[in-house]
Amino acid sequence: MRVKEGNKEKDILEAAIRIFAENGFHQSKISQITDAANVATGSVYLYFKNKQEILEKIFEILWNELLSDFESLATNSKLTPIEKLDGMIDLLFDKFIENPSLAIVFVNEQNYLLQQGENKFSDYYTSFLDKGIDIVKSGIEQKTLWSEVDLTFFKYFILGAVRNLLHLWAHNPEKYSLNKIRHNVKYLMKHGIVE
Amino acid sequence: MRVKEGNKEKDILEAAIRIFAENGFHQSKISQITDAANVATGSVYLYFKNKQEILEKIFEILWNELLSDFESLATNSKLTPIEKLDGMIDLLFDKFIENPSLAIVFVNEQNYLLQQGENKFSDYYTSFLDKGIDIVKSGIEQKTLWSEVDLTFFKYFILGAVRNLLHLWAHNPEKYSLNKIRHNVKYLMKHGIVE
DNA sequence: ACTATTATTGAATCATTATTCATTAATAAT
DNA sequence: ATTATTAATGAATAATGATTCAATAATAGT
Repeated sequence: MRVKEGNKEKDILEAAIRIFAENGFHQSKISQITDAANVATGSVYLYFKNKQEILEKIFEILWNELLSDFESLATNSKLTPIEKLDGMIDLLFDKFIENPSLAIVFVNEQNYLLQQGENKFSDYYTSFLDKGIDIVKSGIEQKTLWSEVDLTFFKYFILGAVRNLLHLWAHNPEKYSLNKIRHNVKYLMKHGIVE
Repeated sequence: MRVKEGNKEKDILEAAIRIFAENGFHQSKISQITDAANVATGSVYLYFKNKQEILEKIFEILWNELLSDFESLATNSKLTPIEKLDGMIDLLFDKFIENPSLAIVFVNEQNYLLQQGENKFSDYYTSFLDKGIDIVKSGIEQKTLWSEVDLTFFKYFILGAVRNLLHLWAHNPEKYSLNKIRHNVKYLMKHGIVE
């Protein structure tokens, strides 16, 4: 019997990330992806039910990696809450540093996927945010962290900020140093603009 | 000769904001908009060149209003830089408080429009961000504001944070109080989570 | 060598929707 | 009343692009 030529599923996923990042999911044509991946049009449908499923697979892989990384960070008892929060920022940035296109897709299509009712994705999202909140709560309990702010708003605040800076960087990774951005995010998260 | 029945252009724009907010621009059908606006399909094309132009018009009106409001705030010499920064947050939130759908469209489609090369929109965006930065700079000069952070990163940080919280609120305006959100944003912008 | 089995192809099909335009409606002007 | 002019309609068209599937290719097993 015939054997698989290579890893076409992987080729398609990697091509799709680049094409989605460049054009946005809805403007991207299957033909662009298959051209970039060097496969025939039909091959996409051997590995994916449809175009949407390509996007979903990209997010599923990404979220699983992120959540497993966060899990080990959150349960590491050697770290203070502040170190854990900084560590969350680091993990997020590290995940994208080798792949700016993936950052763009993540930032741009996240809301669309959440809207699609596929509640797998809201579960990922919620679980991710809650891990962060648990860290802050434990910091508040042991008085290494405290704040006037509502934690629900804090989590959306910081996530939005990070997403926007990821987006800035990903469109111009040469121009901005992700390490500088990361440093600034950590500072602003802790001290704001006044002090 | 025949006279216009009402303001169909306005009807279409208002319907489009709702439909775009609900489904996203690319998933929205012209027929959904015309149904919601109570006009015939063809009428859209009397007032707009195509679907994209509806979206552009929505943003053009919004940006013009925002920028003119910001202009008068920024040039008001009675206010301290910190009051001006708070005022920018207020203006942004006030613009959307009567129209959550508009907030959703603003947050979700902004990146798409910027990507479209229509550089009218990057001009609006840049001008808006620069006004904020000028305020911070003047605060730093007169020592009422200071900071360790790079202002370029600060502006994207805070804008991203605000956008994400607007989005949260707009999807559930009953559940979250925009005034509380506003208060928290101002606090976090100034003091962060540690103090 | 031949056969069976699975992989891959890409032109043809199908579905969806944005856009057009011939038709009809309404009013102002005469 | 009649005509001229502009507004509005919505069925028909056209374009796009996702998806299918009959044909072909490649290899393993015999």
